Amino acid sequence: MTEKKQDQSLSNRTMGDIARMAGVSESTVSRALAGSELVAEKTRDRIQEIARTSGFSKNEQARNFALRKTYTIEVIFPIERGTLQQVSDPFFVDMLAVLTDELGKRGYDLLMSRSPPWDEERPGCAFTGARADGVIFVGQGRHRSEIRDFARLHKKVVTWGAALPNEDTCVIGSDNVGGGRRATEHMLSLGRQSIAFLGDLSLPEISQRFEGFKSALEAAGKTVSKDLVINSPFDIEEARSATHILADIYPSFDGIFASSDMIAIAAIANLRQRGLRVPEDVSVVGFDDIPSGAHMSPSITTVRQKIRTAGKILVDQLLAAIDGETPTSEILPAELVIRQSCGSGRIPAN
Amino acid sequence: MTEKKQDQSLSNRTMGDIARMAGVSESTVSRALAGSELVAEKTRDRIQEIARTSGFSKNEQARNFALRKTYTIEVIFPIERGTLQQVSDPFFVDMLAVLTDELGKRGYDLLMSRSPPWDEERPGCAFTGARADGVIFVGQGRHRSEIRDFARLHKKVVTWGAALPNEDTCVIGSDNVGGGRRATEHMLSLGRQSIAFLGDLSLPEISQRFEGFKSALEAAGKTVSKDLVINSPFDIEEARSATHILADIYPSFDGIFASSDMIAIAAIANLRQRGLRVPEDVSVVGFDDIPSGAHMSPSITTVRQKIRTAGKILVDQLLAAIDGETPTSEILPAELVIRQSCGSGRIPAN
DNA sequence: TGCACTCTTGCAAGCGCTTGCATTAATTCT
DNA sequence: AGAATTAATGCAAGCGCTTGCAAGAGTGCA
Repeated sequence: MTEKKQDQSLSNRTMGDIARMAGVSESTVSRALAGSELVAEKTRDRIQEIARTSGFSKNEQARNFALRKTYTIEVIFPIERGTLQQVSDPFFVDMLAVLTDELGKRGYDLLMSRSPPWDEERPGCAFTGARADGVIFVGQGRHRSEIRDFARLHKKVVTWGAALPNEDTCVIGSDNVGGGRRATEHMLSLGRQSIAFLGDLSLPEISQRFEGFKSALEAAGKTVSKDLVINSPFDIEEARSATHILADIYPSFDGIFASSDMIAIAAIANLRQRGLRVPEDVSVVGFDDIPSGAHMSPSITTVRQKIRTAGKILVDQLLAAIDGETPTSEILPAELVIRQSCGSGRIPAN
Repeated sequence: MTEKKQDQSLSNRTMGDIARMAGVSESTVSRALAGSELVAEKTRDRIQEIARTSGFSKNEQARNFALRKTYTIEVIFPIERGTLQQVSDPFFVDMLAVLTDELGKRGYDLLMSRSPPWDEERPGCAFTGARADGVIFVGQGRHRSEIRDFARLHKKVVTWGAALPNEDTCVIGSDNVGGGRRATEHMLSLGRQSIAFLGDLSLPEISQRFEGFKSALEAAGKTVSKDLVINSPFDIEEARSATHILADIYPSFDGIFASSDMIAIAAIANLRQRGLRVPEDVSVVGFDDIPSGAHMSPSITTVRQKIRTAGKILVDQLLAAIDGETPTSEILPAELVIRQSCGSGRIPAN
């Protein structure tokens, strides 16, 4: 009883069937359903009516195949091998949501694939397999060069991440350097003396934020202390243990620039656990502006990434590339959003 | 200069090309590349070698078309019309991530579409259009009956949500009733006298949680007070304004059962804003167990949904359905995770 | 009435791959 | 050595749709 059945029971009528019902040829049906002016209005209406009442739905797989299009875009999160679970950072999710919306508006679907094209162990990149018309990389991870090679080779690729000056490939990203600088400057302006940095410097976006961090310190006549640069992954659990060390070395610092809001949350949790107060004892500034950041206590001061704008641009540029144009990179402003975790306006006790 | 180019410049070789290079027929190439025993090992190796070195990649669109398969599953979040932004609740995201993983393991891709099949205004359900082999609904939203109709009609559909007794369609979900009951019982056991409920009762999952809430109260000889049942959407911003009313009526309650962690976060933010303490003045219990819940202050007591298990089962059942078997519904245990926001073990002051 | 048109419609090829069946080549058996 | 197998390959149809081109049917005009 376990043999596979081919019971595509219903509504797998083809255009041929409709043609037969309408007493016309298949091509006429095709044109009628496409609303072509070529077929007489009367016939067109009749055919459409028949199609509707008989519950016909066009086989888009076949259609797309004939047109050599797919109307789907592959979205890849170039995270490390393993589960996608790791991207549960709300930032990525929001980006995904925005992309789905923007692509949808333009008639495209979004295909999440599980592996980047250079992943040897797993088969099938939907894009090279012609199952997608283009690809969007969300973040560069540790694969900046692979992405660049891939993009150079295949065109029809845009990536969200850190744009470098001599980039010949389309990358859209926030002004990470500026954001990092402003975040740091803000804490300095509040009188914070020594500020720690939390983040994974092997990721280009993060290293840009560090860049800004560093330049702000230097502009203030300070230097970056090795001890205060802590490597921390995006994942909140791991971030929490990674930043554990921080609380140990208090009071060698009185401010933290966390390279993502999730990391900021982890850091705050850590400090709290050790009895330190945020922002009284330590200022914390995050990055991203995730939705819940405003509702925590303390609410998180952060650098906002204009993610909806970003999604729109990514999609626009990619579709332009698909149309044969050359997409252009862009850097989006990253604005400082001041809330409670930095202790704004309050002079720290010590 | 803006005419579209067809510059699929490279690597769009077809099997015919490879066949020519190898001096064999197209069918032999097809079989060789599929690793068929039908073709001599020697030829097979030679063909594979040629394919590899010439950078050939099989056109999966064509392949799938020929096979009448797509190896992609459509995932639909039946949220209200508008942007997908609304699903930025980490719970949905985590579900999405798990589904991507699980589908990936089994060789399927995940297609996010923006509109449910019954959305008139927007064309194209990938599934009915034969661009997907099956569909997973994540949550039922306000569309339980549409989903059921759709599933009955098309088979090859599974949904995450609230299973009702006489369900003839495959739905996998948490034990919402039990979870709601345990959450409430716990607060009662801590001595809380009057507990509010926050959530959108028009959603089946939530109404089940309310069911549990109610039964716990009744078992304790209490009744549900209308004033303490507040309608709140999932979105954190909206939830915050929706729950605003609560703080006003304190101290008519001393506990809150929030039907999702995001709502719990919003509620806590609200109470705090009015100078109320959690858990000292008010106990709060959430639902979902989102990753950041453990790292907030207070950390959130919640009902954990076994989302990874859920994803696995959803995929298993759907693929079974695709194989012609009959998928079976299942209810997953929902476990209470006690943290700080309920004030566990502490007797409330008043 | 006949010719040149314009409208509608149909024919058939083609998209790149898979696969049942026929064909040929190699092998084994009597 | 010839017949009967078996192994390796090729032929051609087909998946459901689109579309260039040809053909048929009206229409207007001389």
